[in-house]
Parts: sequence; structure tokens; C-alpha cells
Amino acid sequence: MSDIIQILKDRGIFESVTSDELQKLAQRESLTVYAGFDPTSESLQAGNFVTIMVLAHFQRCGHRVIALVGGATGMIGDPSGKSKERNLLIEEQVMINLEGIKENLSRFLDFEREENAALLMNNNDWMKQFTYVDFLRDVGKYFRMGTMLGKDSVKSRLEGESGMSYTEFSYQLLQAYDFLRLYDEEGCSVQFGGSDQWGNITAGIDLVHKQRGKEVFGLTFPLVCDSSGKKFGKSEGNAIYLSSAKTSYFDFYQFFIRTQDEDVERFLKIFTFIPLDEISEIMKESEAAPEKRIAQTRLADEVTCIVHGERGLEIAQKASLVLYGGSIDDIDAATLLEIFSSVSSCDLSVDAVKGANIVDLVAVSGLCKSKGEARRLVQNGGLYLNNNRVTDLDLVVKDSDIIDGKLVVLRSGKRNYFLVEIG
RNA sequence: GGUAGGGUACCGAAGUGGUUAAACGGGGCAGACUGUAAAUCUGCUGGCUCAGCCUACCUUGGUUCAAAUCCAAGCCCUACCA
Repeated sequence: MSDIIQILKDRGIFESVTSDELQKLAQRESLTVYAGFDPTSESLQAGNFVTIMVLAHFQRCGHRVIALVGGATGMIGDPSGKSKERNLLIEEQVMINLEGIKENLSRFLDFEREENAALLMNNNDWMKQFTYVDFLRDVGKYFRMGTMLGKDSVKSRLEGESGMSYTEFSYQLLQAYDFLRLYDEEGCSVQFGGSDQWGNITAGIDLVHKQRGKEVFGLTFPLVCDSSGKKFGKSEGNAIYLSSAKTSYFDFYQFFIRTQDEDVERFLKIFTFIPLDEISEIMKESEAAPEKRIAQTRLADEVTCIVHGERGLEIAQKASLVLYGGSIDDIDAATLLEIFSSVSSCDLSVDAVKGANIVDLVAVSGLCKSKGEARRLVQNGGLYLNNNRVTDLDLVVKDSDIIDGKLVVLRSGKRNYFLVEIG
């Protein structure tokens, strides 16, 4: 079998293992491995990307992978890497989120195949059966206070301002129990996650060892940051989601297009399956003419295609062309609607648009929160009506500004488009 | 339960009776530059019927011509001690 650990190392998605034995073992036999996802939203985010890719690599190497959705733990909130207590999720929402997450994962993992099909599980299925007393007796008993308090995730929070609730403190027990459960039921012997998961993973390993006397393994990968040190997966403060309902094809594609030079090689290795020698060729070509951003384009193409398919990619590319090409004067409403299909928009009546003051329209449409904000935007020269800069606060929307009687394209700044549909 | 320190705009944080819509920093939004980069520079950052008005400094009352600032009660947070 291919050396999965070596692959991960070569691609820069390896940080540490609990035992070097794992590398040899993984070449000898097919293992069952798992990683957890928080069902905080109905769609996974770019921040989950690395975990997904590692799962996919494992499956491609012939291992059996389990994606564990934290239906129960998500209701508690993992304190790792967080400075503040998290909001709790309600069960119904978790169930809805679960469906979306499976859809996302199916782009990367094969849940159908005969051999080593991927599995999606929800830890709430076993957690909900526990009574508090049972849990304390069967699981809590095996945990030592010293160890628990020593975990980074706990220590840093106790030292910080906000403290930590008992609920969050208990989180590591729940995750540890997941591992034990998957070990018992599925023969799962490897758990991996981001480096901030180290404490939770080792807690599980300890629990399996204490209760079953068997050695299981943990593996972590580095948390991916961009070159400015920010956590990967946010664009202007908004998370990039994998589902097109939450992040449009265009925005998704653009997120990768805007990757910085220093990051792009690393990202190609982490977020695509392109062979390493091909990546170095791409990089050579790209560095010869950085302004063409060949590597960025390839990255965006690959990732968008995996997540959204050929069609999604095509729409994103088409939109990019139009939006960065310039004028939209010659394009009819139907084409525009397709290109902007996922840009935020609003529906207004003809009367509300025709003859309306531009400032009022911008505020009513929702592009700006208030008229004051709209006014400021115009004063700063940042508002565009059908791609023409608006300079006059008293500008009135004319009949001719409405494309095919159906559409007005507003834009704030360079790339922030907003559609007013007339209905 | 005891003691101490707090709650100010998106966040952090000044301000402790009077031009205070509230210094400063961060963030955010725009503009210039540019490779849809980074850095830098500039403007804006409560609402409105916008040279004016309205609503605001945890809540509720009170003192005062005047309160984010003083008083009282309440709610919440943090730390230390029990």
C-alpha cells in the first residue's frame, strides 16, 4: 500500500504522530481512521478543507475512513483554539447540518464503493443514550484531573480573562469516548485532526489504552494559515463555505484566485491532488510571469471543479471574466442574471426603482444598512450604477438605467456586486 | 458566602458634572497605487426629512440649569478568598 504518512509529509499536511509505528503499520494493512467535524453550519467551510483532504488521501491509499459529525459534542463546543465560550447548538439544527455536511463530503469521499467505502457517523447516536451518572461512572472514572487541567486548551482558557464553563471543560471526555466507541464498533485505530486537536486526540488514545489495553494512534496536521498569519478559510471576515447556497461559485473561485504568491505553492499541495512534480512545473511557469497568476488560476480551477463540478467552475470563470473585464453595457438581463446568479440581490417593484433617488435605492435594496451609509459611499466615490461611478448624491434612477426593464446592477467598491431585480 | 475590580460605539480602551455622537488603537467600508498581491497614503465609520434635528455610555429611579460622569437599588461579568 502507498505510504500515506509520507504522502502527507510531502504535501505539508503532517505535523506529528503519537507513534512512529503508524507509518509502517499503514503500509502493511488497511486501517480504519476517523476525523471529526463540528456541525456548526449546514455546510462545511474552507477551514475544514485540510481535514477533508486528509480523509480523501487516506481513502485513496486504501484505508477505510469515517467522518464523524459531532452532533453531541457540537452541542457542547470544543474549547480548543478558542478564546471564548461558544454558543450551543440545538439538536434539530444539528440534524439539518448533518445532511449538508454529507453532501459536501461526497465530493471528496466515496460513500458508495464496494471496498473501503467512507462512513458518516454522528456521535449523538451514542451520546444521547448516556445518563449523566453512567457517563461519570463509565468514562469519567478513567480521567485524571491533573491531566485534564494540563491540556493546553484548558490551561490557556483558565489563564485568560473569560474563564471556562464546566460544560466546555468536559468536552475532552466526550471526544475521547468517541474514539473508544469507534474502536469498539468499527475497529477504528487512528484519529487525526488539526494540531489544536492534539489534547483531545491523546485523551481518546489514553482512554482506549486504559479500557481495552490496546494501542491506537493519533495524527495531527498543521493548522493552515496564510502568509499574514491568518487562519485559512476566511474572506473579509466571512467564512468560505463549500455549499453554493452559502458561498457562490464566483466567490468560492475568487477566494482561491486571490491567494498570495507566498501561499500558492503550499495551497496547491494541500488542497489539490495534482502530483508534486506537476506542481513544481506550474510554479516554475508562474514565477516567470507572476502577474499572470498562473498558479492561482490553476488552484482555483482545481478546487472549484472538485467542489462544484465542471458547471460550477464554468459559471465562476464566466462571471470572473465579465466582472473584471469591465463594461456590462452590451450584456442582456438574462445573461447578467446567470452570471450574477449567486450575488446578493433583492426584489423591488418598478415604482420603487424608477425615479428613485440613488441613495434611497441603495439603502432600501439592502446594499447599505442606512441612508447615511449609502450617502457616505457615494461621497467616497465607491458606488457604481451599472458599472458607472455615481458622483451625484441627488442622482435619480432613470428608465434607461434599468437593463431590459428587469435589472439594475449596483456595486460598492471594486468587487462587491449587488443586484436589484424588478418584479 | 466574603472581599476587590469592572460593565462606554463592531472590538479593545480613554473620559469621573458643561461645545462629548464621545480621545486613541484595532477592525470594517471606500479612494489612490497595483498583478483581483503585499505594503503605503487618504477619507469615512449611530440614525434621519443631513449647515439642522433625534437617539445614545448595563437597567431603573433620583440629585442638578446641566450627568457617560454624582447618589440609590437592581442585573451581569472577572479575580482572589472561604
